[in-house]
Amino acid sequence: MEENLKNFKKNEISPAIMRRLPNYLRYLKEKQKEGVEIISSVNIADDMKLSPIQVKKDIASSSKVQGKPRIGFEVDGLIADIERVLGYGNVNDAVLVGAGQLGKTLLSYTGFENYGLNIVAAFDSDPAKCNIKIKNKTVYPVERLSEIIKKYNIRMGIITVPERFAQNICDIMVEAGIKAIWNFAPTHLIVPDKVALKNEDLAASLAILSSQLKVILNKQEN
Amino acid sequence: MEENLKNFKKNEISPAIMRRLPNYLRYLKEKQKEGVEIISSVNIADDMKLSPIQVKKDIASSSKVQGKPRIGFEVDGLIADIERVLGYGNVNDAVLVGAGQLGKTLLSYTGFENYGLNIVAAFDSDPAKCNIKIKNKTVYPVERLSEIIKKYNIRMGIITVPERFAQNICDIMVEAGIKAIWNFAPTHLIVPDKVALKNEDLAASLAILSSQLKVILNKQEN
DNA sequence: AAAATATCGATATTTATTTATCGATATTTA
DNA sequence: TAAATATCGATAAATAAATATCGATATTTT
Repeated sequence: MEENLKNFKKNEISPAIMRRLPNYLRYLKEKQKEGVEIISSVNIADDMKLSPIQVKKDIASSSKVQGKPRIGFEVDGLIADIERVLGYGNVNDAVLVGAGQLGKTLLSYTGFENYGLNIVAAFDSDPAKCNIKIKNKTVYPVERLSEIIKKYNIRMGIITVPERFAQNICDIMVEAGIKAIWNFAPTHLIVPDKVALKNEDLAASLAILSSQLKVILNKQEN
Repeated sequence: MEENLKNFKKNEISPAIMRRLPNYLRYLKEKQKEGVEIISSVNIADDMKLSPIQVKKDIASSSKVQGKPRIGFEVDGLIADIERVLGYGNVNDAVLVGAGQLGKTLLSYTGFENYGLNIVAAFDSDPAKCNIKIKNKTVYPVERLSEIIKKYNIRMGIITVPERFAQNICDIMVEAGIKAIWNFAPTHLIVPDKVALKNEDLAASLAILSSQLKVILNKQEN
């Protein structure tokens, strides 16, 4: 009675693969738009600067599409499977706290819907920023944060406040029932074990890129 | 004649450790601000939700600070060493293309100076956005991009244009001599091998967080 | 239609990363 | 001041991830 699911065991996808899946998805959708219907691991690997073996393994563990030797994989099938693994189509309502420059940028960003993010309300401590609408979303005074999280049973919170306020906002969110926090404040937050935390650290990305640049420039000197 | 540098061999720090270093740095600076002068691996591990063994190993390979049994490591020394590894103090001049919402946010972001990013000029294709200053930085028409990169010998480029323009901007940058590209457009860019590319994919982060949230919520149902 | 070739899936190997162990040592406690 | 204890550095073991190998198969070439 065993299903024909190859390595597709128990939805257990490693973190390393999970990090690459969004890249595959973006790449495959571009190819789809170009009219490509079948693509091989070698092709993907060349374009994405990965090894073909890695691409094959990643596909095997995140999709049940069968590749054909000498031909490749069906693009539509890969896209559908990767989207499912990434939770495309799920909807997560979220609140955002901190309607400053960065907060407004996230509120305006249109790329999130596909990943199921639905920011239902924003909050700010500055009365001057409250009770206005940004991209159709109302900014409430931060005093109402807990109330609204509870009322709408919201599970995800986005923090875009200055770092000195971040822990306090985080605590309020956790107390009100938030289970996943996306933190853009450059600070270390303390959360209980059963709350997921993802720090978005632009400075860290920059540091990594800078060190790569240094390597490149050094090589060219030789 | 061997130097007392422990595992501190050849400046070769693994990518996995490199990714964690900015987190350590942020954490240690907070402790420093609180007046903490010595800290143990167990302490760091508890707060950062890592294992003490991993913390010890990370410190050993990125710092030459000697820990004392039963005591810990000198905070100031750790900070200094990690900053050096991350290239804190290096200065990288950069150009930014795309003075929209996200571009303006990055131009205004103050957290980058410490990591040596110095955005010297911004560019946009919309004449209405040009020749104004944002946070003291002039926005030039994109036609002048190549010229200014070459004139000031700039090596890093930041792309915050809509995805359909990203590859074109990327090509102009590469042709003009850019060696490291920080891409915020949600698209797959093709660059030569000797150019470093870092894609900043907010949707990908979100996808990972969403899948963690799903796991948490499922556990609570049981 | 047969031979050559490219890519597949599966498995094996290598490399990287994390976690565990253990003697040494600095502090704390008795 | 001696014994107990916590944390260190170093090394070893275990786990995870990336890469290599190989027979099978679908297409292309001859």
